[in-house]
Amino acid sequence: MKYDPREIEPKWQKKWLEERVYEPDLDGAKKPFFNLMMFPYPSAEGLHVGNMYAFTGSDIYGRKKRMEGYDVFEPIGLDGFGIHSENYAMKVGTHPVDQAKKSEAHFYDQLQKIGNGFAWNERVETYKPEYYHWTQWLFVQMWKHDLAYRKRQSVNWCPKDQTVLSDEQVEDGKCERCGTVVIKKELEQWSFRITKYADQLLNNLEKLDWSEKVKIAQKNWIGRSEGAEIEFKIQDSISNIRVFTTRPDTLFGATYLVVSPEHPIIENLRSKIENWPAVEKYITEAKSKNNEERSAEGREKTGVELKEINAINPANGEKIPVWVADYVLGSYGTGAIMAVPAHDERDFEFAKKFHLPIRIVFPPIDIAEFGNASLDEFYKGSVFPGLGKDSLLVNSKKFDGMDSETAKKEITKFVRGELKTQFRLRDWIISRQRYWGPPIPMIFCDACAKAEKGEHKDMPGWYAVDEKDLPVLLPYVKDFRPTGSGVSPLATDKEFYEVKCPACGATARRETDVSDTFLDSAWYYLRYLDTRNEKSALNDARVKHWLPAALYTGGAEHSVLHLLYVRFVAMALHDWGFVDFEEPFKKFRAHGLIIKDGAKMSKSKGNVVNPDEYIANFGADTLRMYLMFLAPFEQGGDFRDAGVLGIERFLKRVWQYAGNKFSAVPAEAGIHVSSEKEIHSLLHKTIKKVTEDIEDLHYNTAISALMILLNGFEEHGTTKDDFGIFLKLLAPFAPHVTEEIWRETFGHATSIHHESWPVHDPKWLIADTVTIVLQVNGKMRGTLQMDASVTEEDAKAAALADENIKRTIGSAAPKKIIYVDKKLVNIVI
RNA sequence: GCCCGGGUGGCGGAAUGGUUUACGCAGAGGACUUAAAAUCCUUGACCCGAAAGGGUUUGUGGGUCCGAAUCCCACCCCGGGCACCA
Repeated sequence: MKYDPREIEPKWQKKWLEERVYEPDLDGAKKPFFNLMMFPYPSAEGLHVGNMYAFTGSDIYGRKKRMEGYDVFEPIGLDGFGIHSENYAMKVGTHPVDQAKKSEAHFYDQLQKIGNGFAWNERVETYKPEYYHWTQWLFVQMWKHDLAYRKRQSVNWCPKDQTVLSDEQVEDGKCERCGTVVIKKELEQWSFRITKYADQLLNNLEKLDWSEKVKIAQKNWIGRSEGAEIEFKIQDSISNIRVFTTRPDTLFGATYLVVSPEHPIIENLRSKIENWPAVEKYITEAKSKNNEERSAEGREKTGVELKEINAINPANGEKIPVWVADYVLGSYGTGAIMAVPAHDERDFEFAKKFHLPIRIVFPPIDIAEFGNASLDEFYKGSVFPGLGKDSLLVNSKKFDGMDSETAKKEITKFVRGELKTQFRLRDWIISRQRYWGPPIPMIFCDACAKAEKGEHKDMPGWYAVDEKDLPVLLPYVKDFRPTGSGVSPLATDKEFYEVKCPACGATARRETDVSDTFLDSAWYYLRYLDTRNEKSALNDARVKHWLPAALYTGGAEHSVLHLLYVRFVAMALHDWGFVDFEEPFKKFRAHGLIIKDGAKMSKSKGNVVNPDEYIANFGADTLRMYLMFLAPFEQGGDFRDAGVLGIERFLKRVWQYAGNKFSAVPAEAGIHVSSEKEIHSLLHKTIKKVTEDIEDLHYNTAISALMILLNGFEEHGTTKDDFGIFLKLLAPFAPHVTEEIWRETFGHATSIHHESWPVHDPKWLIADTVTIVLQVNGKMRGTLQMDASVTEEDAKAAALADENIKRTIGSAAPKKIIYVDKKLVNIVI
């Protein structure tokens, strides 16, 4: 019989569903193992081979855990809300509501075919009211706990997608989705106070077993800096300017201040600024500049002095000028800095351009390199003095001679500054001016606003939709295209937005923006545990039982998007008492990227691989194994058609071997084994290797070990029992063909995927003989087979007696002989 | 610029202080076949050599060590992340 995956794969997929092979008992599971993978956006033409790569890698791990006796829960769903899906619907000219149905059917059909052990009964689709009901509930909780707020602010706006974006969705000044250059807009938006958790998000990282690069990316994104806030008085004014600095020890070197164009002090001092028109012109221009324009200028420093405004350096009472420049960001720290041009490269550049004084307070140790130049000449040069390592303070009065660390504390204390920690992380802007998302469940009443009434004193007029009135259904709006006017298409549907004020009964208005897709995916894993629950977002008992998830797998591109948001939401839920963990995923592993012809797959390059045709031609088992054999799972690899053949041959050989050797022979007869010791030793080595490699996600080497074992079987023969062990080891990789052989050829009644995982017997790993490597001066000159009980003396003697060694050494007397137990003899002459 | 990965045969990769190139792909030779495909067997870094064997080789240069792809220093190249964050 021929190996025909087209026949056996659908057969077992159907049977697994009927027999509920992959449905754990969510309430009674004894050893729960939540094997979670990032669910796909069903936005494009279909499942991508990159998705399949990710899912297969996760599934193999889950299948092994199942065989090790865990109750593995491996759910799947669709992250179907959001701009991805909406843009796709626009492109193909379908309404997102209708497109969602099509995409859903197509995706689930494809996902069915890849042969993962999904718990198909517990699916989640983020665009269904029974799901987004609870996304809205989550928003209401954020509001109730003062983590959601509405504020007018400068935001990132994508002119193509016509919506606001969060900071995390802007990459290199461009929209993360479409690559359009993002511009700044002043808009009133809903945000979540993720910054409240900045410390916790950072500190918890240490305890997490996550891919290191993801942890580093999050750490950089959160961007914690220790420093101090120091107040500078303005001469002849009651105003002052607070600056944030990480180097308060260089305060005596501060020769001017710089404020950002957004800084309120500029407006406050307007009447005193002698050159106001020039200043006004500068700040207007600076505010309108987008990132691209800024980088096009090559970051050449620009700025204008606030003439007639002087600040007083609190350390030495010096009068120093104040400038406005856009190299200081309004959104970070206090929006103002003290400039220490001798020791900060940006300040140095600026000072040189505008001829501002430069004063060294930490002399470079290697000042000798610059000859005997006076400090004056030294800093007139183009070489930035930098910060002399371990150098001691000068020009700092009573602090002269102090080291940096001590001076930070002492000088801060001296000027009554405040030690402070700053974060780069900013709040998560959650509202989107698009159609395809969960409506934000808030109502605004104008009458209440005027009367200063509402649920939150800082946001009069705003009320959350009562929880019993959720979900706020997304209406079917015919023209769902973004309006571009800063409001969502929902704002055109009067029936939707016109409501009665929950407090005073006056005519009020619903919020018409929808929430960011990343909110949908920030809690989906919780919903998997009770997808049909109509009473509550989560099932407490199951949450306790199954979470935090044992393993989460997904792409590293979500390092600072999804993976940060999902942690934040878990921390909030924890603080509100809904879950008992702060971190939702104990272990996270980022898989590599599948590329094609050395380039990322993309439609524009025309190098996207669709898994369907490969599954149709070779079968899912072959494609699964091929993808896993390419390279280590965490590395990714280049997809090349030719390589698929190697795996196809391997599986055919497995099929042939099983059929030829075992189908006709009675079970108890076994078959002839020509070299029992050798083949058993190989078998148990393989069990050990495959077990360890799967644990490390080194699927490529596990597969290679299985190939070596099959080669051994073909050469030496094996027994039916031992071949059964091989099948079990292969089962996570090729679930269909192993099931077919296990049940049809071998006649077992139950699934191989519920068999127990093989355990190696150490007695077979003890070798009778060892190979001793012979070296002369570290160069290999031969090998010797010796009994495993060989002693150092025997090995050395045998080495010296070796013909080749004798010839190499000649008449020279060995100076030294290195012996590594049962491994190597190195003769030094 | 800063922070992470990485650089090994014709190719994907294996080896993290002790036999470089496991496993697979492609190649070459052979068997089977009227023929082809499929399958199987042999071979397989490079140079010298008939062979035994010797020499060279893990991006480049240096170092540590009896011994380095592996550890250390400097540099080059590729991929990814951050980027005027004070």
